[in-house]
Amino acid sequence: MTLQGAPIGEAATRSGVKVPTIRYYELIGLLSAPPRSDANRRLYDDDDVRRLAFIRHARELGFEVDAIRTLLALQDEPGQSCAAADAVARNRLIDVEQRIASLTALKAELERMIVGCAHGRVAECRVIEILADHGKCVYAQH
Amino acid sequence: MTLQGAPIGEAATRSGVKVPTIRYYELIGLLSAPPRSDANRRLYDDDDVRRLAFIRHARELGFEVDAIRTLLALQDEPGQSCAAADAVARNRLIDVEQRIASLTALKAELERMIVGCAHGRVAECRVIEILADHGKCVYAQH
DNA sequence: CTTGCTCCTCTAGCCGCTAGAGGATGTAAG
DNA sequence: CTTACATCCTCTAGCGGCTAGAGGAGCAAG
Repeated sequence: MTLQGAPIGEAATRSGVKVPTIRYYELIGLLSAPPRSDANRRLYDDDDVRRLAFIRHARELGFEVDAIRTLLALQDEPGQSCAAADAVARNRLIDVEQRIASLTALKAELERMIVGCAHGRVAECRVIEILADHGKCVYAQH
Repeated sequence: MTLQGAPIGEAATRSGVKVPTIRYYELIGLLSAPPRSDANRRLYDDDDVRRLAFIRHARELGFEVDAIRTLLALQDEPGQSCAAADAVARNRLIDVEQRIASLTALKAELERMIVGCAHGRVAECRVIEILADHGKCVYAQH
């Protein structure tokens, strides 16, 4: 019997993770090294592809590689309590909420800058002026 | 007459930019190299400190170093039209708005995951399940 | 047999810093 | 005057999460 599995390019298109990124994930130990063909090519099975898609989805949702490591380890032990997965997701939610809050303050500041700009000379430009003097900011979170 | 100016540490505390970061800004040409004392130490004048504070504020507002380069160049020509500064700020605003939109979608997705989690076993964990299958996402922006 | 694609490994680069080694200088107290 | 300690200098390497490119081997089709 011959070894079977998809080559890395197919694993890439099926999972949506780029080829060099797959190799990178193997390098950092996020994905275990797959078997190789006799010509030394990586061979991925369906489970590998699923894992890659899982990783990609988690990355899209902004989870860090370390968090994904935890989630993947959990996924491999279906009998365990999912409290840990829950905690990871909750931490991510808190992070996202904080980012939204600070970006919203930023947005207001930028709008104020732009609206205040009379499109004249740099000397009286509101954008430059506010950047030069934090005291002119309304939202001090930054 | 002796050369005058503040040493880098004082420039750092006054501008709020850390010492190694100031040197880094000089390295990448964001801040021009200041004169040196006879013992080869950098000497910063008030204008340098103002420039550093400007840079810091712009970074806090999320402007990239290249955008700041543009803004600094503009600031040096007060007679010019401020249309360019306006454009830089508008681009930044668009970017911030896009980030807020995608983070808001993410937040909804994470909340849905967490609420759906019955705190049981990993096998029926909603968090893991959604991560494993993008099709279960409501918000497809990611 | 040749063309052109995929695959391999390895190294270096991206951004915006941050950390640390190893050494010279400055300042203040004993 | 010495000793201690802070501050400064340069240089190199590292962070996260990839991405790009060199240089070479293999594979499938015409």
